[in-house]
Formats: sequence, structure tokens, C-alpha cells
Amino acid sequence: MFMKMELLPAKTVERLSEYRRTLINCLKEGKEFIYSHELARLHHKTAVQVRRDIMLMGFSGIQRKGYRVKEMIDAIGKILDCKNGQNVAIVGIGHLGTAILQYFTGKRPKLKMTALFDVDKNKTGREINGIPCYHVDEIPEIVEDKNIEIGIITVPPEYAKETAERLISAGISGILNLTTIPLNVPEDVYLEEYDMITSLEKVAYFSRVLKK
Amino acid sequence: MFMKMELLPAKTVERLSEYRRTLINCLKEGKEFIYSHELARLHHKTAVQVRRDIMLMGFSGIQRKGYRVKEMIDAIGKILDCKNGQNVAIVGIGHLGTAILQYFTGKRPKLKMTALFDVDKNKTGREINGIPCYHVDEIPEIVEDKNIEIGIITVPPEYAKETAERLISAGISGILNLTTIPLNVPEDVYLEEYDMITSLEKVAYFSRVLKK
DNA sequence: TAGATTGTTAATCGATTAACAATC
DNA sequence: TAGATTGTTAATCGATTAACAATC
Repeated sequence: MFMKMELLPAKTVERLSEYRRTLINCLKEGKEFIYSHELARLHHKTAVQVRRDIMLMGFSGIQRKGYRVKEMIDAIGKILDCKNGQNVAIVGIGHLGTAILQYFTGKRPKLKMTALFDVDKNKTGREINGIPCYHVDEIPEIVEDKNIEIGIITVPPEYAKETAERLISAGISGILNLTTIPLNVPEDVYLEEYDMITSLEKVAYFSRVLKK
Repeated sequence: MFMKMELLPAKTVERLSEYRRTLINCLKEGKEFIYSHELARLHHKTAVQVRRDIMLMGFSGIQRKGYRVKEMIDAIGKILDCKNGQNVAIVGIGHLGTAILQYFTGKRPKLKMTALFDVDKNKTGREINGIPCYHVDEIPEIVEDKNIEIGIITVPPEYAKETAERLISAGISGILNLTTIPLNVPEDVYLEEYDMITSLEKVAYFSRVLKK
């Protein structure tokens, strides 16, 4: 069997993730088929783009009927998910860390929330939302023992750098940095950064200048 | 006096916001000048891109000395900030809403956190972090009376749609949607959406496939 | 059959980078 | 002066969209 295994464009990967979210909702509502233009409309995209993304992942629909919702969810899973799952940790269990933890619970079975880390004695040494919380000093052992591949950083900005360093030397392979400090990582670690203030400033700018 | 007022590319606007964050830190550390390659390195960009962004906003540096940190912060402010400020509200004061509120406090004087909205009686009718919290039913009056221009939506997904509708009919001009539900807004409302799960799935995918 | 939809290539558009002139 | 940096245009690259063939 031949497996389509080229690297997909980052933008396509993002959109596939978004499509899946929507498809899961469609499935819940009992929808069996979906047209490219329906999916496009739900995501403010064009139908061509949706079809092209689907083509790039090697899936196909049925002429005049659209795409089978259930099968497409599985097809996206084949691309986005690791067969045996990937373990995830959150470092910094403040409001942001907790928000992610809560949202996450039970949603993505292939991304297994495995450990939490904090410095607060009230949080460490117990389970939060059913996930064990350790002191950040335990990052090296726990990340290695539990084979944690992905770290989400939601610590206060002044600790962002050292947190990243700890995760990296513990052998993490991907980081989602939600602090306001841009990080530097070695080449073999994938880094994604997001700052809400930038999003908000973008909204402020365009909502102002676009209204004539 | 001639004002440079063309619309900047969205990507440039994002980067200017990021540069400013970094420049503010540089200023705190007493740095007076910064080279394009220094700023580039801090943001994983190229020096050319930094210089081009700066050029596009109509600012200039000094040959061989770089850019004056203080002046550049002001120049970015002239682009991103509204002279008299813009009022912001958060709808949904759960962990995510609270995280934003806390981070936000005192950071961006031109984005004035003006009102919070929730349904929980323990939160409404009092101040949280110094900002008054109202019941979501009061959105129409408060948004109009307080001239709120930007709404951040951090409600549970099932309420995302109606929250957006309420904000829009109350006359909001920009929305930052942090729920997992894509929204539809009329043409004259600027919408920015962000979903952490997509970011996380992107990290999972690339951290897996990029390691050979 | 006509119409609607998928699948795919080619063209276009926009964003980044290369190249280099200017200048301190 | 030589070297380093800014500023800017032109070339390249990548992402989106247009066009259209295939087919149900």
C-alpha cells in the first residue's frame, strides 16, 4: 500500500483542523454528507480552497453528493493524529492553563493530557481535572518517564525562557508558547507562538481603519 | 502636514504589534537603539522584513546606529492606537476571560477594558479586577452607553453565536472570537478568530513529521 | 440531457527575500 | 577609506483563485 506522506502546507494543516471541528458537529447533528461550499461557508473560505485542501490530504468525495462526513473526519485523523497518540503537558496552571485543560478534557483522544506543572504548593502533588500536577522542578523526570512530546507554556512571562529550556532539555519535540515572550528553540523542536494582545490590537486596528 | 494613511498589510500590523512588545521591554532595560537584525532575531524574522515593515509604517532609523527604541514605540503607537482610545469588553468571565482580563490590566492604555459580561450571579453586579461586570442581558445598553467598540468572546461554544449577535446589534465594530465556533458577521464588523486546539494540533503534526 | 458538483492544473495575487544603492 | 547598516526596488516564492474537464 502506498501512503501519501509528503508534508502538507502549514495553512492546509490549520484548515484541516478547523474543518474537523466543524465536521464533528455536523456528525452530531446527524449530517451524513457535506458539500465543499457548505464547509467553505462555515469557515469563511472558498469552496475551491476546501476542495484543494481535501485533495492535498488525499481524500475524495462523491460527485454531486459531496463528502461523507464520517469518512472525512477519519481521513483528517489519519493526517493530524499520531496512531498511538502524543502526550501533552501544560506548564503553568493559572487561568489560561486551566482554560486549556478544561476545554481539552475528552476532546482529542489522540492528544493525551498527561501532566501539569506549576510552582504553587496548592496545585502540585494532586490531580486537577483528573490530571496529575507536579512541581516544575520535576519536568526532567516526568517528561522523560511519561514520554511527553508536546509542551504548552502558560507561565508568567518572566519564567517563559527557563520553562522552555527545561522542556527542551527534557526532550520535548513541540512547544506551544502562549506567553508574551518570543522563545528561541533548537532546530529539531517545533515552536508555535500565539499572543492574544497582538490579535486584539489587530482587531482594534482593522475595526477602526476599515470603517471608511 | 501629510499623513501616511494607506492600509497596512495584516501581516505587517501583526508584526508591528509584536515588535512593540519587545521594544517596550528593551526600553525598560535602558536600551536606546536597536538594529533591525537584533529585532529580527528576537522574533525569528529576517532583518530585511523588519526594515520593510518599519518602512511601510513610515518610520526611519539612523544609518549605522539602528532605530531609536523610544521613537519607534511611539511610531507604532501612531499606527496601532486610536488617539482617544478604544473601549473593550469581554463576554464570558471564565478562566479564559479572566486570563485575558488579568494580562490586560494596565498594559495597553489605548485599549480600555470597560465592561465585563457574564451570566453568573456571583460575578455580575460587582467589579472584577476593577472592571464592572454586568449580566449579558445588559449588553445592548452598556455597549451603547459606554461606547464599546471591541468585544472579546470567551463564552462556552453553545452561546458563541447569540453572544456575537447581541454584540453586533449593540453596534460593536470588532470581535475577537476565542470560542471554538466560527462566527458569521456583517461586512462592517471586523472578525478575528483563534482556536487553541488548532494551534495545538499544528504543533502535534509538525513536531511529529518534521523530525525526519 | 442539463445542471451541479468534484478534482486538478494554470494563472494570479500577495508576501517574503535578494540585491544593491545610499550613507554614516 | 572600508565596513556596516538602512531603505527600497525587483525577483522569487508560496498561497489562493480562476478556469475547466470529468462525471453523476
